[in-house]
Amino acid sequence: MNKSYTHKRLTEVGLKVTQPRLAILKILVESKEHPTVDDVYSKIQKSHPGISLATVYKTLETFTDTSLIKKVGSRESSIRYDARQDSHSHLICIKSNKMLDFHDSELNLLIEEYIKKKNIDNFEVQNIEVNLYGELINQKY
Amino acid sequence: MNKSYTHKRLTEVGLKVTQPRLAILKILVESKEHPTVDDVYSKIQKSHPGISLATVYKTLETFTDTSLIKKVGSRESSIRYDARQDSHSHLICIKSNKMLDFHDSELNLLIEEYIKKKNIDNFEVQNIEVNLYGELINQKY
DNA sequence: CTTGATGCAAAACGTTTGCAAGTTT
DNA sequence: AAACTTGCAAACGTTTTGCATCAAG
Repeated sequence: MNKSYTHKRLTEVGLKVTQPRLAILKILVESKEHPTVDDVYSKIQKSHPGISLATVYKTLETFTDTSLIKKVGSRESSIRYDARQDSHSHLICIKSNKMLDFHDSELNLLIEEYIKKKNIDNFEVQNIEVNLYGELINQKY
Repeated sequence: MNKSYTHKRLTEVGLKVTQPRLAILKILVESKEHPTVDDVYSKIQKSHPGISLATVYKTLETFTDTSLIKKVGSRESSIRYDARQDSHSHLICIKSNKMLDFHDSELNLLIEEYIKKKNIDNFEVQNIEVNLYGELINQKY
């Protein structure tokens, strides 16, 4: 039997495999931007019109609790999610509010090593997030 | 006449100097954490009970527009504000949700130079934000 | 006096919750 | 069959808005 990646991930973390969960996780895994709850809900409506907004909220919460996804920091009022497991930075366009991944292992290492060297008092760093705010050039909004 | 720092800052950016603005800006300038709207409102109530929540919202918006303060990225749903002008990082405690400044010019330089060297295509970096998520040690919650 | 800021209450928006019905294991 | 997930609608918390009143330049 041909199990999808999303199916595997759900069983791995001990969650029941349901249509809503498969669909929502698929969107997150495939997304290069960092969808808000509403982004996910809108996309879901096209392929799975039955799934409710409450389910999207609950599912994203469950996924975060089981570390399938992470919440990412944002200057807007709505939370954004990310299914990538490796640490990486973000390019955030202050004009369009788009948030793109910026994978650069050299930068990650640079910061990680620096932080390790510093050995900050009273704080145990678990996760580093670098956000580069600025403007996307040659974009149509 | 003895003009306060907050008074000066307001006139510098061309805003009328009012009691609510002076009080709100003072709180932001003196705060080491990164208050949410509600944090600011609660503090204001003690010294200036008349000021309304709507005024706090409007004032923080105005301050952001005039660059007196900045919004900072956060994984929670409420936005946080910061009056510091120099670039700096944040230590964010995932247990208590506290967000503390982490001033380290060496780290800022390190990242700034790296980014400059990289010359990212299609993106003009204006502002760098480093968030270190982890746990405050020896804290009572 | 003119312009802009404030307070109030209502509206809009985003998120959470309880529970009955439906699915997965 | 037991345990968990979903959808609905209501509740909740946060942010925005319009307008009449008030304060600053």
